[in-house]
Amino acid sequence: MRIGEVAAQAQVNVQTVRLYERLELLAKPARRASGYREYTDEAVLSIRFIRQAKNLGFTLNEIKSLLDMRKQGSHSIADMRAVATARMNAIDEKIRQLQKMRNAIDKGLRNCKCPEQFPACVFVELFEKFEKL
Amino acid sequence: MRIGEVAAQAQVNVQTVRLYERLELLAKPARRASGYREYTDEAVLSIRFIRQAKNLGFTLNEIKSLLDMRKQGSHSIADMRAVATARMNAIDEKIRQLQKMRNAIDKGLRNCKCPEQFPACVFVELFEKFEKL
DNA sequence: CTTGACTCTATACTCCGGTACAGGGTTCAT
DNA sequence: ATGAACCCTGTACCGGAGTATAGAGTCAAG
Repeated sequence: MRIGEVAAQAQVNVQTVRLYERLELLAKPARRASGYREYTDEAVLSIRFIRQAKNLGFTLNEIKSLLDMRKQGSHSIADMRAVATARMNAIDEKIRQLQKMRNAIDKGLRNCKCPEQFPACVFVELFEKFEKL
Repeated sequence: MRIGEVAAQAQVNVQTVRLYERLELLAKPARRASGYREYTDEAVLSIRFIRQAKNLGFTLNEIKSLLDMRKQGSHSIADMRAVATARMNAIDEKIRQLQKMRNAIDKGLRNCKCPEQFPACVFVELFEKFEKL
């Protein structure tokens, strides 16, 4: 299979496939005499793996770690769980932070009495009263 | 006040002050004969405004919009509320998305039976079963 | 009057994850 | 054997929000 076919099956851009190869997320494929990359079906699975991990919020670096661990064999399963747990905790932290933000904006909007001075409106309340979330 | 003093008082980098000026978030200050920027206290307040809006999740572009609206006068208060509301909704959406991610990872970790095949461990479950969050 | 801290502009670089282009070579069906 | 569609490498660019560096000029204290 050539790169265009792989990209189509995995639903990504051709450049993205080459990027993942360069970042060592994707094994270097065989090459034809012409220099063309020649892939097997496994490449499509690998790319889907990467995309799905991305959808779960893993960064490409984390995904590389996971793939490297997998190469090490089954004894690194605990390490992989650790990466997943760390990512989950980071997501939780991000959620907490965003909830603080949304609540501060919400409160500012509801309490606004729009005094006509700098900075103005919602933002006087918001930025003076809730300076430290 | 020179730029270093302003930056120190607002707790940002000197470069950041110049960046904000270039992005038109911050009014161009007076200049000495030497070319040095000469600021008043208001600049410190402006920068704090920007930082606090940033802490609430506004992008610099949104902040620029807010500042521009403020220059228009009080009739644009409704517009400012609209920007704040839009930002709040975007934050809510982001929170929902992150909650899906964290739940999928959590489920994967808890259900994991670690079959020794590609991709491995948590991720077999995770990426095959929860392909579409 | 010199020295060290500060400032000026312009440019480049960082991270993150791609995406686009230029200027070539290849494949394949007609 | 020719033209469209594909592929190659290398490089540059996007957005977002800065940070760093180079090379020059300025300010103020000793």
